[in-house]
Amino acid sequence: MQLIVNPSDELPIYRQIMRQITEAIAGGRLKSGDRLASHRELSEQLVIAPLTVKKAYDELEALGYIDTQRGRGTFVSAHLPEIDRADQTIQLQEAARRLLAQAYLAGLSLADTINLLKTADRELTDGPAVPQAKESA
Amino acid sequence: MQLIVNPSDELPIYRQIMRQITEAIAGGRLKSGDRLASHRELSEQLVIAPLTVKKAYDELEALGYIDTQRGRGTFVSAHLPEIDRADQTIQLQEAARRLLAQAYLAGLSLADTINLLKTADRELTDGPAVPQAKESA
Amino acid sequence: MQLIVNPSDELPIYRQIMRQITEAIAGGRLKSGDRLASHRELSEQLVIAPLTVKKAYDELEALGYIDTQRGRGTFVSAHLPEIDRADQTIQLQEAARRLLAQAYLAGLSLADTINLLKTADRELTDGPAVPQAKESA
Amino acid sequence: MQLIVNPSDELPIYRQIMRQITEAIAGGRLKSGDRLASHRELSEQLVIAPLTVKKAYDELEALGYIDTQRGRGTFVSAHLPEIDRADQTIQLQEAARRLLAQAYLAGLSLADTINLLKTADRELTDGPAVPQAKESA
DNA sequence: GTGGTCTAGACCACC
DNA sequence: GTGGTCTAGACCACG
Repeated sequence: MQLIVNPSDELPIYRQIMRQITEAIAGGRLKSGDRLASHRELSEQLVIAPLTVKKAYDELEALGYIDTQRGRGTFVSAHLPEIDRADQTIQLQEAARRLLAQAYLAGLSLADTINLLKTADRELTDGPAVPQAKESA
Repeated sequence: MQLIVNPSDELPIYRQIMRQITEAIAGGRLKSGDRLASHRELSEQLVIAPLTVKKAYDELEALGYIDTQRGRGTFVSAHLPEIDRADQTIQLQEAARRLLAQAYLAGLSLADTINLLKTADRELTDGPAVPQAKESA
Repeated sequence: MQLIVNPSDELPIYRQIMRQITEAIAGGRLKSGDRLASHRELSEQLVIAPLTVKKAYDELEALGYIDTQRGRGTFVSAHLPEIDRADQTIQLQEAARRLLAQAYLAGLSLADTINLLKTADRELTDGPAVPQAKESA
Repeated sequence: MQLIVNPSDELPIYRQIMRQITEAIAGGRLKSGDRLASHRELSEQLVIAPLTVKKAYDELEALGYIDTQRGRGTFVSAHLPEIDRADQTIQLQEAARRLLAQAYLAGLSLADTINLLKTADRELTDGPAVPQAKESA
């Protein structure tokens, strides 16, 4: 599992890490029980402070995505969280609206945007083609 | 043009304003040449500091969405920015991937997510049904 | 003498007018005794408030470039001002430095920039080829 | 990197800061990757409000000259902006025309003005001899 | 420590 | 009235 981090990105580094891990879970590239790299390993790999990685893991654990077992390591949670549907749906609906607004400003149509989603579906399961880029404004 | 702002939202207030204005442009509710409320006026309406509105306007101007004329007011730009297509497409593709990842984590399918987009299309042109909510990570 | 004004320009409108008139004098297209358009005429031509034109004329008169004769009109001054050399030279030296800095940032060389000046020399006497554009930042 | 600011100058303080930094980049005294003083630090040095410095930095970032990294500092951009050549050339050509018009009004010749540029070239790489002066109209 | 945001209030220039 | 600038001080999030 290769992560990439961009310190100039508007999104905090620990959130970039969280996002990549949750996306990997969503895409099925990480499964319940899979072991994650330790803080130390990951922080060396990404050339960032170990505390930053720890914060990402802590938050992911609080959200129920991963479990830390002292002395053994960190693993993708056996029972992934079932998020409150009502709340989640509102958030997703808004995220969809934002995506579409961006697309319209760029001159794309609804159909174009749907195609983006279909491409995204392939990317998610294979891992991103293009590593990581700037958070859109 | 009715804006709504939520100070406890994770997204900064000036960004909430920016987003609502760009979405209004994307949805066709604001057109080139339309006059925006002055930053003082809007700040009273929203019960926030004038500088906060001004910051939103400044950034929108830097991005090319609006034009300000000293002593006269602020207007939707006559020539809306044509952003670099290549760069734009990458950003949109990533935004699509993030949306889909969120949706999958919530248990939705690709088809469900496409339906979200279709609903968003209606919202964009009419104005958002639900005012404003938290920025999802 | 055709003037052009851009309300979106950072430079105030009255200053845009002042600049174009002084440039015309510098280039020899306006000579001592030449008659300028009246406030009224010019404000109609440019579609701006008469007060704005008046302010430009007032300032030019205060600087000694033009003379207003009540009931007769406004004329290019018979004795154009001789500006304080010492002060003027410092200002020019700085203006030159700013021009060169801009040019360097754009990738031009000193020689390129000198060529710009030579072209400008021709433009000044003939009137600008390209009407008027944004004040550079 | 020593900056100097003049609050009574017609040019806003934040612009004076912007100009000095871009000129330092143009003259090669600041290079990609160099770290700038934090806006707090600089504001103490210059005895102005931190927000004023921040505004200068924000604008420079929007223009692509510098990058900020939360918690780490502000750096000269690794990829300095390559501005649209066509547009840039028009702006430079106008700036040259304005400089020359000023020079002519002061009684200088084309040759004199070219010499000003040559002097400016030396100043730019060494840092300005004369600190800062009034924006000429 | 860094940058990011927000406030309340001031003064100026322009139209 | 409009936008443009600046201040002094506050609180937060990040690394």
